[in-house]
Amino acid sequence: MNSAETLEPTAVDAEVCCEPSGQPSLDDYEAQLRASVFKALADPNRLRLLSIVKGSEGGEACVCDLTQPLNLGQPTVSHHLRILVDAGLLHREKRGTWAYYSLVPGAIERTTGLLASL
Amino acid sequence: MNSAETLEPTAVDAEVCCEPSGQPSLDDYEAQLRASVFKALADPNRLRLLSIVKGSEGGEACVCDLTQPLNLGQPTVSHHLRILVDAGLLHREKRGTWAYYSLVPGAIERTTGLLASL
DNA sequence: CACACACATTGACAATCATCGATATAGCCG
DNA sequence: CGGCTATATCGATGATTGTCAATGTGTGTG
Repeated sequence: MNSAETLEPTAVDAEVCCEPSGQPSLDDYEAQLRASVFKALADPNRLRLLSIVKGSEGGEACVCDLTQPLNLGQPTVSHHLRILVDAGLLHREKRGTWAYYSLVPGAIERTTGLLASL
Repeated sequence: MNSAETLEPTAVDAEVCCEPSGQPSLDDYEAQLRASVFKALADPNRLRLLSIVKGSEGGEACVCDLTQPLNLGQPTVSHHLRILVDAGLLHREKRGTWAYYSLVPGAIERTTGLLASL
């Protein structure tokens, strides 16, 4: 395939391909960066965690408030929360024995921006 | 755990939990539904596919245009495209031998809505 | 100090997934 | 009809992931 002059606009260098529109499409690095955020959102239990934290009194919740509604073990919930923190979606603040999780301000909006600017 | 009366507002039924705010947080079904969309977005190559399709001439691209910029085999690209179609993000139209993929109108906006209404 | 509690971390395991090679389907052209 | 091309599907495989039990860490309390 792609001998010389076919009728399809087959790119020669496989980098900037075939779109004379706006952006030159996502490069591999940017795609991996954005995918890591969506990976954090790609689990129903993590979505529920975000939802519960967002709807909690004062906008924050501790782990002990989160294990029961999800019907999951405490280590599993801790694991999910860590992924959400690493993705920049949740903020963790330790007060005494408890760890309070809250939405990072603007994180949701920033994430929708990742979609809109595809 | 959850013997009888501790000091935390432990819900008795693990359904509506502990938020006297707006929504009663996501139920398991809705969470799974939304997660399936984000699962489709949780791969860098699929994000690049969406980006290339969106930026392509006429808003559509066929498989042969997509394998080279991603540096992936044709079966793999077909597989990713299927996932994006199943998620309701891409539309597939067969014309002759070619299959043309295009963004489903409003799909991106609907997806951002899944985030905003958490 | 000793104990209890809230949370994090580790190790293991089953399930899901991304990728590839091989093959199947189907439209076009000689 | 017979080959060629574009795409889809299948089977296998290595990698990632969600979950749990067990354990570690740090903080408050008797």
